[in-house]
Amino acid sequence: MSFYFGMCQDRAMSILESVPREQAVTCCGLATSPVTQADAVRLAPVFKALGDPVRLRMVSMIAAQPELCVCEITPAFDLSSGTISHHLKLLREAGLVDCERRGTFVYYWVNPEALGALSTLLAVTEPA
Amino acid sequence: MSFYFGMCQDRAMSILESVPREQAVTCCGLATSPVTQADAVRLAPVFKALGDPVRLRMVSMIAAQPELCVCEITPAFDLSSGTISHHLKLLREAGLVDCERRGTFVYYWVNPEALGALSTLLAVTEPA
DNA sequence: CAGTTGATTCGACATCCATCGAAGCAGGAG
DNA sequence: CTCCTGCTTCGATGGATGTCGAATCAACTG
Repeated sequence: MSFYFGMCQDRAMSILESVPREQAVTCCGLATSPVTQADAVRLAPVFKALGDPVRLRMVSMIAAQPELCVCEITPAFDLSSGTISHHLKLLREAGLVDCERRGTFVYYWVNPEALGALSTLLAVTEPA
Repeated sequence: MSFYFGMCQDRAMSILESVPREQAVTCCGLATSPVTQADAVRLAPVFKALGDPVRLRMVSMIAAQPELCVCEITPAFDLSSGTISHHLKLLREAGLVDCERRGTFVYYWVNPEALGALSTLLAVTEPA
């Protein structure tokens, strides 16, 4: 049995994309529509994915380019390639990035909708 | 020796506030100005603070009100008061909320600048 | 003063997480 | 086919994290 098939296929119903729009969580800001228990459970892992210095830089690097090869990401960090892969996987599972293999190389790009949704969520419109 | 003095006093040079503006990290978006190693180390803990369902809901609850007493936050969660305090402390240390004791009660409110900075950081303007 | 209530801190514990090194897979090149 | 390289996955490990319950502190009340 292959353990290898799930790589770029797990676009993983991107936690964010799976949030029903009528819940307003992704379109109205933290303060105006309080995050429910269920939404918090969906959204927290996305923030957690950004909650590591390595992954935050990765997202930033990838976001600055239309797409970026793993072979260009790896040398920017003093980490083993296994660890790099691990972080990229977490970012994928969070729905923040997506990837595609082309020949020997694997290219990553950001999911703008995911970042945008978080941005909107945090854009507080002060109450009272 | 008192271990108790640092409660609301550690407004903690709010990681975000300590980011020099000329670095442009907090005002121009992830993609347009890649996050440096140092910035990532400062910013990641803030995202990490939001990376827990309990804390995410807490921030949301607090953000929805001008201010909120701990005694109103606690019953919303099925957690001991010690755990509630722990989470609130992390949010304080991340610079996301601030608090003040008034008599017996302690009131929390969000730091809009911190949330706004994160929001701006994630507001991607697509490259290329 | 002693007693009560709200909130934080401490100590302990189970779980999770970042990391490495090694092993395995995918796709070319010879 | 056999190598070789890029990337991922696995297994193990030290350190961080969420949780509770108990102890402590702060402030008010009687």
